[in-house]
Amino acid sequence: MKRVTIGEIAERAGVSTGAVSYALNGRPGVSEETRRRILEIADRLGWRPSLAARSLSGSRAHSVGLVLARPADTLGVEPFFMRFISGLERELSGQRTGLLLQVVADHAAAVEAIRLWWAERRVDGLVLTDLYAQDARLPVVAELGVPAVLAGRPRGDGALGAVWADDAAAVDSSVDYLVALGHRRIARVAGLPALDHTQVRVAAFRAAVLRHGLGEPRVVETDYTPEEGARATRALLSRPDRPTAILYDNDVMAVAALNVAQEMGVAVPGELSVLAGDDSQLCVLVRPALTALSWDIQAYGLHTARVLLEMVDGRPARSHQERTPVLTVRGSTAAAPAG
Amino acid sequence: MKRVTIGEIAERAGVSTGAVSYALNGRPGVSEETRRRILEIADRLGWRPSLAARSLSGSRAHSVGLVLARPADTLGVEPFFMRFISGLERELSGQRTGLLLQVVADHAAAVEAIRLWWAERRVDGLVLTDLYAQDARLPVVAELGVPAVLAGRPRGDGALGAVWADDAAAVDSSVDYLVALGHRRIARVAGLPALDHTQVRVAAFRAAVLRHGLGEPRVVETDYTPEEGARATRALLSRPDRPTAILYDNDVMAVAALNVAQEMGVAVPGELSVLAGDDSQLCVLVRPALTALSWDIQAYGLHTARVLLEMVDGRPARSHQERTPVLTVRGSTAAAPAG
DNA sequence: CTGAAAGCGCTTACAG
DNA sequence: CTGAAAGCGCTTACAG
Repeated sequence: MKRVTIGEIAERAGVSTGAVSYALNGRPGVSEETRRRILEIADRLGWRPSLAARSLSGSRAHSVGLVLARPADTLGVEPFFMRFISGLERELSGQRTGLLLQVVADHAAAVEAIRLWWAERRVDGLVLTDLYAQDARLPVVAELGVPAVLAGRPRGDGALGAVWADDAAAVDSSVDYLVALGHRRIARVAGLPALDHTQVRVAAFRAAVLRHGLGEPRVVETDYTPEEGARATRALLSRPDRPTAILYDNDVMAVAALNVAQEMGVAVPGELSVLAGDDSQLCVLVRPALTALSWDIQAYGLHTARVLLEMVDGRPARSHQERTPVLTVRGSTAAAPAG
Repeated sequence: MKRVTIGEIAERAGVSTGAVSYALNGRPGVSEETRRRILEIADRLGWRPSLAARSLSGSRAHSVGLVLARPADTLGVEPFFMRFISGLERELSGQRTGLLLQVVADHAAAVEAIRLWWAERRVDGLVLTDLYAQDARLPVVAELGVPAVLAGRPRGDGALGAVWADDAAAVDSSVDYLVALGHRRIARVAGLPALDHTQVRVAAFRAAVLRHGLGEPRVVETDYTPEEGARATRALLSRPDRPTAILYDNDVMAVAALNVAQEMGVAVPGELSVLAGDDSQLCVLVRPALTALSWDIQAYGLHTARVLLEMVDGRPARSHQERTPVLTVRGSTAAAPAG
């Protein structure tokens, strides 16, 4: 189980280890012929660089980190993350970069994990998800100077990369669609109010409702769990002027809403139209299937990794906008009930 | 942004770097007093070991790897993995060990990832999930000598750790429960036939059906997706002697079955009892809520990590058995219909 | 108990 | 184009 080292390759090739290093890394400093010879020997011996040695001298960890700050239970049932992660990895593994994952309960723990990773130089950069409007991780990332990319809207002075979609436009199109179907009492069950994108979407919702002259916008805030989604739905449906359509900030709450409506004897979509937040497999798993905002979460992850790797490489931070989510209409939405 | 090194600490403490290393690692070789002085200086300077340097000399990567060999879509909607991962990390982060994650499409790609990780010494060990009865990863792991723990039944010569639950007993108890409710036509919608635990459960199911004298056991195999779960359900319910109860190998298929039953006008649980495989949040998200086999997946992950870390530490591989999954009865099961 | 030194496996100026 | 050497930041025998 002895490792093959460049020393061994150098010996066999009759050159110095420096030459081997140059050859292996495709840098100038060796003739084409010796390069070819060295590569062949390395290949024959099954040589692989020692990550540790490489990191120590090259000062690069060849890994990036993703800290997920959520309780395990809400993570599990939320299909977003696995799709996002596999998008990240599509890009990372092509670049021989590892993905270090940590799941923690809150941002305080996330900050600690970030500090430790960076102090140990375990990662070259970070992916930040679930951004808060006031986010404790951002000042820390700035202080440390870690390359990082936001899975969310651009922020600050442009030192951080950002990959995002136009949530406001997506919400707009949802409201437009419902209004076109004749709905005038439209409510929104929002996600965690601390999240930046929750705020963006709520603001867009309010603006759209006012623009259409639908009266005072009704928004209920939740923590994204099915329990709160159900409670919010129950509250909305209990009022005499109950909404004829509700927009949910994720899929899990929309599914929960379906049950509440059924229990309360409110027909979907006959008396109530339901719109889900992301278009995960959950939406087609239930009846009626859920109309939802669709977007390519794998691509989202892939682009996020790409922007991060560029930064790690020393190129400037970019902001990349994904295609705006588009409504996929299914059975949970229909024309507003008469009257 | 200069790193604090043990050289700096040694200088300030007036000792050699060797002494600093001993002190920092809690090994003998320094007096209590100098140790305390060194620790204090390290703390004041905010010293953190360089992972790369440590790995290079200590020959340990301080990371373990998890390769998930599944298409991204089926991963996303399957709540198992995130819960398992957060269990792993509960243990790993306590031991300052990173979790490297890779998502690939099949076992061939998984084997490649494993070889590369090990050749680069990026990981100290591996967690293997979704074990096939014939698993291409096992001979490779044996060949390389990578410490690895199976999230599944023990195998081979005991060189690998294993953490598992008694699936057969769990299936037994499910069948017993249904028989006690008067069911005599019970079918099973199984997961991927190549998976070891699928085979175990199917065998247990057949045995239980025969033991109760319920005739020829009916089993339909699937790939775990909601689509195949729906198709299997449709096939089973289309027969004149349709089952009055069906056991599903995961939650997603059980949810899909609910829709099929509804579309076919088969009442759940009045005419059909539905049992789900794992007890994830999905089960309480639908109506009727799903009776399911409950077990603590986070604990499963935690124990898996623990066994692996022991092996990385040089201790012998262990096999650890989780508590047997227990049936959580909800609205989707009831007494068999009369007649 | 302590110090000086070699070594882990690479990368990278620096001379030839 | 090529070689010899220093250095990355630790750990660990090996002498004193």
